[in-house]
Amino acid sequence: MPTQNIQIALVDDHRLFRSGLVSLINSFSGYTIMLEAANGEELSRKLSPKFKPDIILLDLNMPVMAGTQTAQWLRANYPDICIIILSMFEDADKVLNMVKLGVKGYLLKDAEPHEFEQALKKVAQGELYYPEFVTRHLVNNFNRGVDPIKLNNRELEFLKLAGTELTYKEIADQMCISARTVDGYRDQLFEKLQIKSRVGLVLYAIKNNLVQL
Amino acid sequence: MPTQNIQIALVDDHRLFRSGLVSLINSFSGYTIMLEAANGEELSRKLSPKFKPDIILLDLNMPVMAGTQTAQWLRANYPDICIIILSMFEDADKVLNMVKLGVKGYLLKDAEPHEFEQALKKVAQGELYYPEFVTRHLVNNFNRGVDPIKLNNRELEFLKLAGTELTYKEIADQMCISARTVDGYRDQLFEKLQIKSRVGLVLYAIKNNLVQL
DNA sequence: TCGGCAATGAGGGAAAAACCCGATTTAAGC
DNA sequence: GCTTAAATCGGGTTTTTCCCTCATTGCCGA
Repeated sequence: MPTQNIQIALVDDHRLFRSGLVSLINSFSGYTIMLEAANGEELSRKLSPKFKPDIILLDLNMPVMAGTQTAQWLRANYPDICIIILSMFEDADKVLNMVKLGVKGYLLKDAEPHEFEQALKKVAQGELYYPEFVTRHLVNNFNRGVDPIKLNNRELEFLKLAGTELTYKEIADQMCISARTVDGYRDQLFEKLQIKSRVGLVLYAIKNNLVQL
Repeated sequence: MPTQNIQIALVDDHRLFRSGLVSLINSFSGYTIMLEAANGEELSRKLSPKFKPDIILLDLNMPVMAGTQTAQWLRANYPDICIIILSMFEDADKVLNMVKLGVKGYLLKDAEPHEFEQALKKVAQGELYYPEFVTRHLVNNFNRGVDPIKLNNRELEFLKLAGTELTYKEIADQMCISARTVDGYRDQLFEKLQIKSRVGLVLYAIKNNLVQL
């Protein structure tokens, strides 16, 4: 990683937010925005081994190819790029999963610009930037082995439909399976996600951008 | 409204987004950011007849005092301030309500910076800036009298709780009323909001920032 | 080949949600 | 005083959701 003229890529689905951040970063010195993308899919198309940034600023809450998925893809394909997460919420699961994945920084979208600059600087120097809430979640979960929640395609498909006003019967028809099987998926997710009602499914689906508001 | 050095206030709950937008606006010429606020409540505290901007950029999706409410308050107390809405989604109801309220512009957060600059310019010149989707919603609803959905405090209180995993019985206890009354609120909202299930309530509550994800 | 595991499906029953029928009280407006 | 509207509460019914136990199929790896 060079010590000046750090190359940065910006991945967020809101153009206005991206433009604002570009302006903000340009007001700092030593950084160049080399690439913008609205989602992970677009990012993956634009990246190549010969054209890649030092740091990627990655939004977690995106529709098409979500941030978590994008981060995993990046670790697998471009392990030398430093990732800084920009997220709306401090979701414990997401924080822990991203830290485990090796992201270098984690910022909330209501961070102060100075904190943002600090994060860029630290990460550019090869250090980590974890705010208080990240270390707090790390401490809280130090003992209990937190295995990341993995959902298969069928469960995701069900979850998307559970985030609508369809009844389980209607969901079953939609998925071309029996209502009993749908019951099974539901109970399975109740267990996995530690929730106990349809509302919990809806909230989870929304938090993970499985339903478009 | 002066033709140069337009005074702008920025209301959005994400500091990083605000900072970015400040940088972006500073890169234009003729504008000054005189005030930032994280929500309508903070804005109302900071404004005074002697200290008020020409234009307010207002986010609709805020926790504390939501954008719609803030916009109404502004029309009532500072009718001469021009409002430009910055929203995540093109929700037909919100668009129509805001237009009816007399906002001067309506932008999505994935607008291009050039579009954003155009909007500022037009509104500063005393004109309107309505993108295509706004006029489309206007046309679509030209005939049918769209009366804005008004919810009272009790309904809002109920709606917040309906956005959690509580059962209606538990919501009743929380609100210190009988389960029947809660049934009544529910059915009333089903009618008002044109939905037919608990899931619909949850989705509506989230869209209107009544529940914190 | 066998055992396990994932995806699928079934029966029955208790709880919650959704949909009817209503009612009383209270406060505001004319 | 009368009307209206809003907030509150009640009984009963049907549908949906939730919680058990269990069976079948097929595939994959030891």
